Amino acid sequence: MTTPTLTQTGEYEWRLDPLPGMRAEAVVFGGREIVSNLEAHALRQLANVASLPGLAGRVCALPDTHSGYGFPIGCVAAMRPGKGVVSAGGVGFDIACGVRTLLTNLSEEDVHPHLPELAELLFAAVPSGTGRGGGFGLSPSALDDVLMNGAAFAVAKGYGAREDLERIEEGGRFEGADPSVVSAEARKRGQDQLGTLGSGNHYLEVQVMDKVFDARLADGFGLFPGQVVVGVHCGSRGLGHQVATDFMARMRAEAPRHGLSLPDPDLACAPLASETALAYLGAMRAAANFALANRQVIAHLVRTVFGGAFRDAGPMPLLWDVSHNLCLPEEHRVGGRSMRLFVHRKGATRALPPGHPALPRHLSRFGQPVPVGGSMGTASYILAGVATSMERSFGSACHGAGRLMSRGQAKKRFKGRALVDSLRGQGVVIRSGSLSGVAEEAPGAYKDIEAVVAATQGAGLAKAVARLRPLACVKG
DNA sequence: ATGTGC
Repeated sequence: MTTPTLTQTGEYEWRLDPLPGMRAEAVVFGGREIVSNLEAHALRQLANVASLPGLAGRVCALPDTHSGYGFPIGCVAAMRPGKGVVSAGGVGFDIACGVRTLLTNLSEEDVHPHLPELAELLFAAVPSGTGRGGGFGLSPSALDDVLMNGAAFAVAKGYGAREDLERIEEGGRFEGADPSVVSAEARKRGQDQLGTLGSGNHYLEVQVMDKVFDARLADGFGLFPGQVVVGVHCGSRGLGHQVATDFMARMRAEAPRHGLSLPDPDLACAPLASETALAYLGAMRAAANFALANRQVIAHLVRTVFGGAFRDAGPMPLLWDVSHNLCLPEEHRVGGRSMRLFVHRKGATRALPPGHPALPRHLSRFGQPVPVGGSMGTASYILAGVATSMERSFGSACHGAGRLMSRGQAKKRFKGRALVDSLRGQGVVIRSGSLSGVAEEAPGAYKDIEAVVAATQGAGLAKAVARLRPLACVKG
């Protein structure tokens, strides 16, 4: 197989040299260091995405890109409604996996003496681990309510405040969810998982704001130096996983009937005009609402822990909640014309610029906050959307550090116990239910977040606002 | 990512 090659077109922008079958241009954003370490497989997958029918503009790989299922992770692909397709693998297994950041009134000195106990309290309050339920059990009709109403369901049940909803994409509720196309199996898996963290790279992290890059934006977002904040990274658990599994199989089985010959069966997709695409989008939005409700319930549990542990934690408002695995209809300008496109973002975060109509009024002057989760033990970032990202990446930015090696490789290379001890030496408390899980998430298994953010900013996809340093990380 | 997989 030919090794894909890149041609540099800007300081942080590279064009994939055309490979047979490609129908659209593919671009990679990244500095020299990131680009020289990219997996050939991820680039091959990017070329495969660029071979799909009905693409608008170019296909993008963000600086945190790496191999995924079908589509690489850290990928943006926009489809025209007429000829385009939707791909379940283009959204990924963890539908609407995402990050939210909660702001406290506390400073590092307030929490520092209590970090081990705090980590223990958070670990106890939020169920975590593979396959774990223990969230609140939902009756069939309550589950329908979750799937239709997302975070608004949780708020109506007393989990969090109404103000939270305007700090979540789409007001905390994705329109067009269709619970009737979510399989009984998916419902069964999700029934007991609302308010649970999961495993893998999902986490609850107590962080301190240790560096400001843009004082006006930081202030506008309610951030101050030395402030303690909490990051929550999780998704739609077994429910979303089952929706993805169900539709990947269905799309793969139906592909020949739709005249789709795919370079990789994992690219399984359906024409946007088909019944399968309609059903997938309805089920995907239902799973996305489950993810939003999940993060909302977890945020409530976190607030309860902080409220009990610290007198001055404050109401802990939400900075912003983003999903980084979705396919959503959005208006974009392509070739000088405005059109409605279905934008796949897999391991990619929407990053709306100042003045964008989808932003709530209080953020319109600043642009959308873009929480970027680092790997365990390394910094996270808050970025802000900028105008240039609309034409360059369909208004998208990186979602995290991005893996450098597979989970299997990481497990061979690193030992969980040694990592926990060494991070403790650096002042970071890790509380995890699984030491092998910690090894899979070793900081050394991920790219350098500083380089990823520098490339994201350098490429004009978002602007750095603040850096967050981890204090305590709770994982499944 | 995931009731984890050759």
